[in-house]
Amino acid sequence: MQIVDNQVSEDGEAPLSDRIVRAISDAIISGDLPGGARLRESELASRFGVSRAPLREALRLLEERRLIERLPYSGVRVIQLTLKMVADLYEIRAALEAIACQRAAQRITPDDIAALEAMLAAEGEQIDGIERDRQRRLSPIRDFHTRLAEIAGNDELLRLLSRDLWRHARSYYHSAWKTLSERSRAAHFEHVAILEALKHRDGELAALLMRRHIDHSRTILERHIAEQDKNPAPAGAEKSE
Amino acid sequence: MQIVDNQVSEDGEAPLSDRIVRAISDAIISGDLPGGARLRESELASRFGVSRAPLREALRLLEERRLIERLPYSGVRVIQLTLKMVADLYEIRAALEAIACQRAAQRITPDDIAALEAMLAAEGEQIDGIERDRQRRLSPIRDFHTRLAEIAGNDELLRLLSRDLWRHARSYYHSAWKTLSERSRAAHFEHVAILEALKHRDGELAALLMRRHIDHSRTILERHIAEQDKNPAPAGAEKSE
DNA sequence: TGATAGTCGATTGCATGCAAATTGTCGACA
DNA sequence: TGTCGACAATTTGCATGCAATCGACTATCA
Repeated sequence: MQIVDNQVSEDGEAPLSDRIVRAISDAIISGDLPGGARLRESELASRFGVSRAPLREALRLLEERRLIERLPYSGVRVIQLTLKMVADLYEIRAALEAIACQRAAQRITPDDIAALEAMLAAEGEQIDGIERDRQRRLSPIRDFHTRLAEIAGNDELLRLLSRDLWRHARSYYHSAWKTLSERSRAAHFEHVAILEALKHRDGELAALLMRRHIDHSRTILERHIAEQDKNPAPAGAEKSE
Repeated sequence: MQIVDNQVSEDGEAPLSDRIVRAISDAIISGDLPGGARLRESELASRFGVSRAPLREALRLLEERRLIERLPYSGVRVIQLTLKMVADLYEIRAALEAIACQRAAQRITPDDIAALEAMLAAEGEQIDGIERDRQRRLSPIRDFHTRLAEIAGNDELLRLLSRDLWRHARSYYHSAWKTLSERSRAAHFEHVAILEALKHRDGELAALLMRRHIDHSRTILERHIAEQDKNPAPAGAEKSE
C-alpha cells in the first residue's frame, strides 16, 4: 500500500485540490488503490503531502465522479466495480457513442478522416506487435473514440464520454482477462468499418456498427466473467482485495 | 439577491455540506441564483449560515455537476445555459431514455403498468386544468420518465437521468416560453403511446416513440428560441442578467 | 457464559486564521 | 490624453485546531 512518487507533482500551477483529484483518480484506475479499500483522510493527506482541507474537497469531487463512496463519519471507500455495473456502463456508452457517430457523419471533414485513418493504421501495427505492453496498445483505441466524440460537436456528449468512471470500467474490462489479442484484432476491424461508414457520411450505418462494436465487447466480457466464475482463477487474477 | 429562509434547514441529519449542495442547487434551478452570477464564498457562507470549509466542498461538488464554474482565485459563477447546451443535453437524453424504454419493455410488470397508467391519468387531468401553476403540472411528467428509468433496471442510467443538470435544462426549456398548453397536451399523448407500446412489450417501438418525444421537444424549443430572437422579448422575459 | 451498557480511542466534520493570488484603482510618464 | 506600471484591498487557497460522532473494548450483570 505504499505509493511513492505520487507526491501530487503533476502540474506546478493548478490548484492543489485539483492535482489531488488527478493523483487519487489515477491511483484508483491503475489499481494502486484497490476497489473496496477504506481510506482515511489523514493517511491520504500525509501520503500526498497536503492538508486535509483540499483533500476533503477532492474527495467530494471524486465521490460525485463515483470513484469513491463516502460513509458519513467513517471516511471513504474506493468504489467496487461489479460486472453488472460495468455492463450497465457499457450499455450506456454504446448509445452515447452511437450518437457521436451519427453526428460525426454530418460534420466530419477530410482532415478528420485522415487523422482517424492514421490512428487506425497505428492501431493495426501495434496489434501486430502484441508483445508490447498493454497500456501502449490501448491508448490509440481510446483516442479513436474520443476523437469521434470531438468531431460530433456535442460538448456535453464529449464531456460525458470523458468521465473517469468509464476509464475505470475500461480497466476492469481489460484486467478481467489476459487473452486480448483476438478481441483487439476484431475490434480494430470494427473501427475500420466504422470509419469506412463515416467516410461515406452514412451516419446510420456508423451508429449501428458502433453500437454493435461496444455491445460486442460487453457481451464478451459478460461471457468471460461467467466462465471465469466456473473455473475460479486458473492463474493469478490480479484482484488484490 | 436576498434569499431569506434558505438557511440550510432541510434535514437536520445529513452532513452540512450535503445540505448546502441541495440549497444552492435548488437556488440555481429555481432561478434565485441566475445564470452567470458571480458568487463569493464568504457571501454564500454567511447567507447559508455556515463556514467556508463545508461550503467549499459543496462548491467543488456543484462544479462537477456543472451547475457552477470555478474561476481559480476568482470564485465561482453560476453556469449560463445556452440554447446549444440545452439542445445537446436533450439529444443525449433522448438516447438514454430510449435505452430505458427498451429495457423497461423487457422487465415491466403489471404493477408497473398500473402505476404508470395512474400517473398518466393524473397528468391528463392536470392538463385539463391548465390554470394550475406550472410546477405542479410538471411533476408527474418527470415522474413518468423517472419511473421508466427505474423499471429499466440500469442503475447507472437512472443515476445519469437524475442529474441536476437535466433539471436545470428542463427549467430553461419551460421558462423559455409561456404557451405550454398545446405542447403539454401533445406530450401527454406521446406518453400514452409510449406506455401502450410498453404494455405490448414492444421495446423497439417504445424506444422509437420516446426518442421522437424528446427530439420533438428539442425541435420545438429550438424553433421557439429562433423566433424569439427575431421578436426580441415581447413580454418580460425573465432573463435577469 | 452470554449479552448489554458504558467508556475510551480514533476519525470525521466544521470553524478559524494566515498566506498567496487577482482585480481594480491610482498615479506617473510618454 | 492614453497607456503602462505599481500598489492596495479583496478574495481565494490552504493549514491548523477543536468539537461531534462512530466503533471497539471492557466490565458488569443476568
